Amino acid sequence: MKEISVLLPTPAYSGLTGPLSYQHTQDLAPGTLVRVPLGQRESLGLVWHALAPDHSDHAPDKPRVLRPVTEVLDGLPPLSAHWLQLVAFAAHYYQRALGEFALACLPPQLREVSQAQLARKLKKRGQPKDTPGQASPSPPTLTPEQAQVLDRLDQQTGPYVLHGNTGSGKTEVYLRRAAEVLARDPSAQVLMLVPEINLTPQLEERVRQRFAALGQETIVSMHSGMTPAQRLNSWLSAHTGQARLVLGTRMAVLASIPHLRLIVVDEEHDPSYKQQEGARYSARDLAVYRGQCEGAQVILGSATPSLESWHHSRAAVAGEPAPRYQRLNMPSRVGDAVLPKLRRVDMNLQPRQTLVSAPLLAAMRERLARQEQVMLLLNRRGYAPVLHCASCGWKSECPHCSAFRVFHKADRTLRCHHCSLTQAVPRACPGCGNQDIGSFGHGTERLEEHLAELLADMHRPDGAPMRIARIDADSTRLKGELVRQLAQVHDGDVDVLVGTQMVAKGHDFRRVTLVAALNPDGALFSADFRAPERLFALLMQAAGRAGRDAAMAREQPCEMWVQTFHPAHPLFETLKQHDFAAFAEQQLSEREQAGLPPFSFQALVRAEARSQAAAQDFLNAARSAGEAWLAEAGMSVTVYPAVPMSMQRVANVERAQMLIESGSRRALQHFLQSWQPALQDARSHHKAVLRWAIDVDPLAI
DNA sequence: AGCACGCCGACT
DNA sequence: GTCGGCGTGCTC
Repeated sequence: MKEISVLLPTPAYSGLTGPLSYQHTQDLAPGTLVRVPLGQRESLGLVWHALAPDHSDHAPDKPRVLRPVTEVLDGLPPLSAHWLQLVAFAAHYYQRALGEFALACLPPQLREVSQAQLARKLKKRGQPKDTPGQASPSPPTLTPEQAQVLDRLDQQTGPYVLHGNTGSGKTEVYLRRAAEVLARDPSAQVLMLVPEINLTPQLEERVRQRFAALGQETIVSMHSGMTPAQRLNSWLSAHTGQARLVLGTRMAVLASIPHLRLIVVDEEHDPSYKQQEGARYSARDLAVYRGQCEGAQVILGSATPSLESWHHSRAAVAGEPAPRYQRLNMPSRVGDAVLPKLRRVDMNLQPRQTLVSAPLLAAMRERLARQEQVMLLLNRRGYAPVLHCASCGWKSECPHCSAFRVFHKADRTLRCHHCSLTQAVPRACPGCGNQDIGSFGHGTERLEEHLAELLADMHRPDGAPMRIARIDADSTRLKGELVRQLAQVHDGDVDVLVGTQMVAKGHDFRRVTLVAALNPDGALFSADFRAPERLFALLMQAAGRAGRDAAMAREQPCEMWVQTFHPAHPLFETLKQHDFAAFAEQQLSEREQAGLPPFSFQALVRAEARSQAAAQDFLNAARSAGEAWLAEAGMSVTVYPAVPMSMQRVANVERAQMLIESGSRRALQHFLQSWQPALQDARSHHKAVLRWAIDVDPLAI
């Protein structure tokens, strides 16, 4: 009988942190999937070591009786050593129990499927059914920039930051590089990540076209929108090596891809790469780690790279270590397309409460008269963000959250965007009975309505009124709606597109020649130090939506409009020059002076409780324990006092958080690791706390 | 987490 | 007299 140590989905607070020991008739290779008894139930497990190390907490004089492994899923090749290393690193870095994290990376259906079912599934896929298909269409001619970049990619593994403006042909570079990697090694696999589930279909379409010759089963997608069965199938294809191209959202970075040779992270700056629940990992950062340990090339592509990536790819300075990433630039747009010109409207000179300023409206009408499309961005859903009674001062506060409920005119409801509480709009003020309740501010619904009035006198060539479409989380709630609405825009059935930031991401609108951000000022002076970075990326990306049609752009230069009370703000100055580098340098120097990331490293502990005091007490107790440990260890890590979160109350739960900061990533990691028991302990003494979680490298504070 | 055991209210 | 509420405790 051999002793086998097995990882199981046991969370940290269960007290079972490490792997558990079982016995089996023979050694099992690490990475083998097994089914083992755990208390009264049975669970899927993953063999960690063939020989478990001694458990020092158990006295050697009374030998423990190990329970036997129930079943070995030996139809499946074991997970590779590289994959185990990736998972171990991620669990450690993001402060999660190893077993919990590892098992969460496997497709959920694998837990239910029996050995026999699995064997059948694997046998079926052993024989590919369709003949390797049609010849792939010949790819477009490369621009000199693309050719040069591909040349560089061929010389070293990277990791690379590919800084390419929207329209510069980054995707073509990804496809070419993938083709080269796949051609060179008949078993090689490629992983391509996109930030959002909505972007996977268009990527998949493009990849399927280009790699048609490889056959249908060699391309798989992985994202949370797939059915459990589809997910299992994709995962098995990747794991067995049948899939040569794996496309997906952040979860795909943790898939088993044994012959991984290239990882592309498209729009690498996008915050969606950071998981916000459970294990809060950054798929971009894990991609870099994974590439390094598996010898796969990593390409981080963006028109507006994250300041972390940009910083790590700064040109080497004498006396400093070489940059961690290599930077590649593709400044020009493909064809003759030029970047849109930035126009600012000084809202100080406009009447108060103006939503669409006169100069912007005039420019829009001019475009529309030429049958061009216009896109307006307003980052607020609904009709008006708050209702208000002028006589008693009542406001539409949410009874369960520290937020106002938003007025949705379409269904005459007041909706809380945080807890989803939805109620009919009151006929009279709930405070004083006044019949006349007013609304404050503007949302996309109201903008849509307002535009219909502003453009009432204009007509399409066929005499019909101008068509205004709104795309936001409300209008696309139903499955397939987003695709349908985007198609309408593409087909020219829409003249003005109104939307939240979701329309700015990745979708090509070839006939859009004017894009406007109506009210972006909020991010200029935000408490969140990353707000300007996000705004710049959003505006740059939005501008990139315009003028993708080169012929059209030649005739009529495209424009990006910004309505602002701060037209001279440096952010807009650099945006006007399309000078991301200048913006990044300015932001980085501010961050360096303030000691903010990427010049320091942060983690956040968040707690939820019925009362704010309970949440803070727990955090502050953990803080005292942490500071005592730090004083002893002589380590320079700062633990700030607990504070309420900016959204202090959601669904009647009070939320507080505590920031941990250090100039050294190592020190921060070491501290968090050592602090875990104290946190568990503090939790057991503060029973009022509902939940707590650590977020390493948080994106929003 | 699951799933047990273990003691107190409204039902056939 | 039972069914069932979820409070503590354990799982190699």
